[in-house]
Amino acid sequence: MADLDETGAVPPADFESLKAQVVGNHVKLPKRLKQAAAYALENPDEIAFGTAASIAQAASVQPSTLVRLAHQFGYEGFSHFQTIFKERLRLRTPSYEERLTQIEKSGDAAPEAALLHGFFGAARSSIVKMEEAIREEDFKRAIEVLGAADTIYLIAKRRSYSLTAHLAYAFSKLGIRHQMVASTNGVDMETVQFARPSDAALAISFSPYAAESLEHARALHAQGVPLVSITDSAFSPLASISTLWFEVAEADFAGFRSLSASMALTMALSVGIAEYRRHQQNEPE
Amino acid sequence: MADLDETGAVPPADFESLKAQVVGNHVKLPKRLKQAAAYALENPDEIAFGTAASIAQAASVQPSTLVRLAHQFGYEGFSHFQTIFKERLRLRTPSYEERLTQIEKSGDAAPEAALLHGFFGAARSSIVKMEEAIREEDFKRAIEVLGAADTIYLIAKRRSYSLTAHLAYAFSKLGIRHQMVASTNGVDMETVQFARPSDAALAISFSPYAAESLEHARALHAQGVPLVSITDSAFSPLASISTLWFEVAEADFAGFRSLSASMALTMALSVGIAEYRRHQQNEPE
DNA sequence: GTCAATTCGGAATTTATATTCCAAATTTAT
DNA sequence: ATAAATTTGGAATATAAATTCCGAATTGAC
Repeated sequence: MADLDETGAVPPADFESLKAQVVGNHVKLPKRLKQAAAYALENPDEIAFGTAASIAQAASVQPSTLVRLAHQFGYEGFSHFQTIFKERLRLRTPSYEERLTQIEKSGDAAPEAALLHGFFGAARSSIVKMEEAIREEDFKRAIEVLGAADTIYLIAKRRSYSLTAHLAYAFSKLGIRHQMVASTNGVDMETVQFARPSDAALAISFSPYAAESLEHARALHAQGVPLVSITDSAFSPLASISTLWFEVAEADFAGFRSLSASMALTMALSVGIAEYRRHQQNEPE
Repeated sequence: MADLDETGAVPPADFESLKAQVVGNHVKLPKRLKQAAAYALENPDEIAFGTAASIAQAASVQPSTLVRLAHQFGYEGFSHFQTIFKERLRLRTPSYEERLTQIEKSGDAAPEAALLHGFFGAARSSIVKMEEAIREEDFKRAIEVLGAADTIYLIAKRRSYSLTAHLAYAFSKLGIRHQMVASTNGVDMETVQFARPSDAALAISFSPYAAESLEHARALHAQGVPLVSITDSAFSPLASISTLWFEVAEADFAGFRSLSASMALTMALSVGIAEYRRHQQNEPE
């Protein structure tokens, strides 16, 4: 009995509060437990990646001591304790699958809430991940390529269409000449024919890549039109024909991809292009 | 025999070389293996932290496929493959927050970078704020109102149009009957006339509220059609005529509003409605 | 110094996870 | 169109890891 639920209280939900509890409150711990706790706070990465056995050895304690330590703080076991350390590294909040199953387990009190937080979580993590992954040089070059264009052709179908719609709105506001390749009357291919190398194109396409988008992008490529793409993987057929491409790893939830990160990127691009042109006008080389 | 040591060569020792090998050499992989590889490159964190089973589910493949993928690259098994992804996270010590402040400090060196991080920051804060502000009951009620509707009318112009476009896409995918009120030929008012109290409407409008959106919303309200709105303040003319409304405080950057939070909300709503209907069918009261 | 309470180590057990294998399905070659 | 080769899904198995349990050691109280 002595080992279980020492505190009764809820366990710290993140690394920082765990650390605070150890450092601050001077929770009285016996020798080995203190030793293990000290090791954990000093080597959080080890806890995140190691196994109970490997960590135990590194900290010179027994695996069972680690389990006891976890219990001491109110966690269900070592594995539960360990997730706190994993979440710390994974910049996103608890993975959606885990969170979802947790909610499902904890008695479907509010399935709506799960949806809500699922989608917000996915959006948040997409944005954080993308901000980390994007290379500033790429962004700068994209602005140069698109900024120098006479007319910017916008290619997107289906899921990505709304992004293009938003881009078109921003472009209009910013006075950037553009042409959507998304008509409902099937004249897109003809529209594309008008493009010249002095123009540029921006294509957006995600995983089940819409066949038409590809066709249009290929046609433009064949005509020597510079192409900037936003897509979701190096396997995308867009990648190989693009002058430059951005990889957007949108998290999905319930099978629906967030578009939040792509939205932020397209907005940044459009304002970037406007800025670029403003500068070119003021200081024409 | 076929499964083992496909390449014979030594496996990539770190994430970058693995990625290079996949992207560059065009290693020809069969469908499922390619699918798994794409998932791995897009969600490296998941690989690092997940289990074969959880990753397999997220990537829509079998656990055995992951083992095969690992073999394909010359690794001993999935676990070996996984360590590459773990190492990648281990090496990348600086936390997200730290990195951001670094960027801010070394600021104004690249004005493009400022744009980029500005928009991403705005998106991020919008999402966090909204997730905090939203009331779960409201969300639930919105789903009930819209879920019970015969046809859902979607009203949005200008800035918000792209959101509606995305909603329309999602609704189509989910088999939810809807009608966009956004035609380019000026028959919107007539479209709205067809709405009945057994339908419902979803209106989205932000600060310089588009006059047409308001007209349409008022007409629907007058006809007794329940109205759910997404808008940006209690002073919005939409608020007073809505059955229910959400306040979305989108942060703006350089005068352009992020739509990330609204995007997340609309996606959550659409899937919520689909779920609601699925339940109603199974358990008709 | 003795006894009771607590803590600890380590083996035994349970649980989770990776891996293998085979039949079915798909693709490719003829 | 048919056969051979490859790929795949999923159950069965093997492996590894976490957890429990109990006797031994340590600590603290009197």
